[in-house]
Amino acid sequence: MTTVTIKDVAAAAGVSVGTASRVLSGNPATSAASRERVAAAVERLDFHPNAQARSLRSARTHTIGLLVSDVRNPFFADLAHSVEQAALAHGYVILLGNANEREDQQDRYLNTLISQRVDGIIVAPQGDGSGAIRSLLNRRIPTIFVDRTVEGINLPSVTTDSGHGIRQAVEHLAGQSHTRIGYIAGPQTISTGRERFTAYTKAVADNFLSQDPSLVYFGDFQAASGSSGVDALLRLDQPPTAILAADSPMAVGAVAMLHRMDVRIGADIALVAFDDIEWFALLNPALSVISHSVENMGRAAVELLLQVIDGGTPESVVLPSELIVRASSSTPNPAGSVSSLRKN
Amino acid sequence: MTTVTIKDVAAAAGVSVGTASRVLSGNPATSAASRERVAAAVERLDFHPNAQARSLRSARTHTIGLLVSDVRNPFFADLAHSVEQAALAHGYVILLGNANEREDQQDRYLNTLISQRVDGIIVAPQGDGSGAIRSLLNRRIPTIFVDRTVEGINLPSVTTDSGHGIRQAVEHLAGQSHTRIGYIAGPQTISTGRERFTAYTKAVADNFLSQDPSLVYFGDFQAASGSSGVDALLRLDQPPTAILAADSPMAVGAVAMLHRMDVRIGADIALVAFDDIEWFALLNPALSVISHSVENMGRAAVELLLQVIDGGTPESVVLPSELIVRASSSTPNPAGSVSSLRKN
DNA sequence: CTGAAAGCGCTTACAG
DNA sequence: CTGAAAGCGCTTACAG
Repeated sequence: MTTVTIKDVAAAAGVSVGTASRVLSGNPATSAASRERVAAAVERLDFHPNAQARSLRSARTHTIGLLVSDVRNPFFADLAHSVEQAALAHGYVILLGNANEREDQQDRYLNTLISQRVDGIIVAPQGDGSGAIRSLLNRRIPTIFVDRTVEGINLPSVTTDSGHGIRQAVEHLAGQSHTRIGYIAGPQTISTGRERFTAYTKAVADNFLSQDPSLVYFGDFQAASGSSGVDALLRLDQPPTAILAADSPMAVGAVAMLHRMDVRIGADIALVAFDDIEWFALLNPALSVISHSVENMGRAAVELLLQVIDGGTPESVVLPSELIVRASSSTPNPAGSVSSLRKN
Repeated sequence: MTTVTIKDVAAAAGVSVGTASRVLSGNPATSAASRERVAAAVERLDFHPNAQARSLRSARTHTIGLLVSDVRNPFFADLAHSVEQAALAHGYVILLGNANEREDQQDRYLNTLISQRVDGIIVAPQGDGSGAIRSLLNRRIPTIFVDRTVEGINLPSVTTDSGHGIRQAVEHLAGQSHTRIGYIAGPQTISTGRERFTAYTKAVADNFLSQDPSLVYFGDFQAASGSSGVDALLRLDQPPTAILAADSPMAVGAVAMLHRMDVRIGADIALVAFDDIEWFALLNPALSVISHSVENMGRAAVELLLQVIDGGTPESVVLPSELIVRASSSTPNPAGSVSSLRKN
């Protein structure tokens, strides 16, 4: 690697290192002549300032750490994209880490991000806050939670009011005369898992639907558990006539398993997914979803974090969720469909 | 932000900064006593070494830049994931940049990555190599291309032999008595766009199928152009009976438009997509695809880059592609289906 | 407006 | 095995 430093630039421009530095950082205390000569030297030498050295002095890296739970989950891929775009607009670069829904990988990345001296961190957290998240708090590193929160840790956050969408979904299904709504829940160690499950439980009770506990299958927010969930629910003596999946990967797993079992979505069983993934609308029948704006979530997260970095103490943001009804749940529950479901 | 430095650790441990540093970096020239006391101090003070300062001295950041073309394209999300996992296994962290299929954003990120002094860069390139990619070469920064290459720039690369899969797809469709195969091409400014188009052209000729140039629609690898492509192809006086899309986002757009036009995939028209995205198998009918292993691509990319970083000059890797036939293309072309396609 | 110099937090020969 | 010191590439008061 050939290395061009500010010293080379200064020499080529015939000015001191200090002057070169001032020109580079846009300090007004520079003459037009110096500005010109330094600019020319930068151009000619193809100089790229060393960000490490720069931030070592100025304590700002213009770098934001983003820790998502699972990059391959389209929701988080979209979130990464929107956070990145918002950050870019403010002159920040994103360092992306992927926890893979595992606390140990989260801790590893968090420690790396601390060592990289990012100016702040946006995290969709795993676990109970006993690990590296403690270090973030101890060091008072500007941090905000996105999508999820950790109980007992008081940081600004951008989350979705998922309860509203879940309630709408249950009411919608009740309106189609479904009385046994299966629920593929997220892990109860994660705030969104808990919140959505609580909303389901309450909505089912409020609508006088079956509260049979075997209608709930606890998954882990990943695709495979959506498949197992469908399998378990459809083996019940009284299987549900509708299923609600608490996130999109589990919905994908559910769809795959229903196909494998030859159960027709929208006819034999109704299906609703949390998270609005582009191609859910392209399935045949199209999938009803509980939608929330990942665009707004990313933008709000960056804005909140920048406020914290600037020493502010912003209020948390809660974004709405909304049911979008499509064909997968718009056929009323046909009488007798329950017993006609084949079990293999 | 509270800051703990190696000086604090040294003081707390009662050793010099040099000794503390040696313990931290695993230098064997340390006594068991020092190791213990330093470790205890690190623990007690929750010390995280400043990666900036460290790399300023040692010229290694243990950081790899990854520039993908479009994070929201599941192919690149999967690639990011596999590169990340492979890098993690070698003690490297990934700095992810997203070009959004735009050369100016690519240049911006590339300059940032250079300034961050990443140890190497893995890039799925945009453009003709006139921009920031030049700086990479000038500075001899270890760089490899992944998925795509740039003509005239001789860097190690990991690519897919997409020709093989395309040929298989065309032969497969020819075997179903399709004679007019529409092709939604990628941009001819991108190597994969060119390679796949060339393979289509040759396969069509070799199989004595229609070489009508209006059967080719030039898209931009993004979803919207897949929709326009379907629209344009189906408006032809003699529309194709099968369509091949050169990447997955365009295939998504194609599926969406076919739904909108009420053209039944697998019955009215056959459809095959390049890239094997998990949920393509979940569509109804399931989508035939040309599959290539993003897992292997990511791993090979990291391995190649590490060799370059270590001063080696590795051979480029070309991975295979393979047709996977599913329901979207397995009904033979029904006689007369051409004219029965409605045009709106 | 400019130059000389200190210092950010580390690592690493150099002596001992 | 250890300490003192130089230096990585910048920025930023401090004089002038």
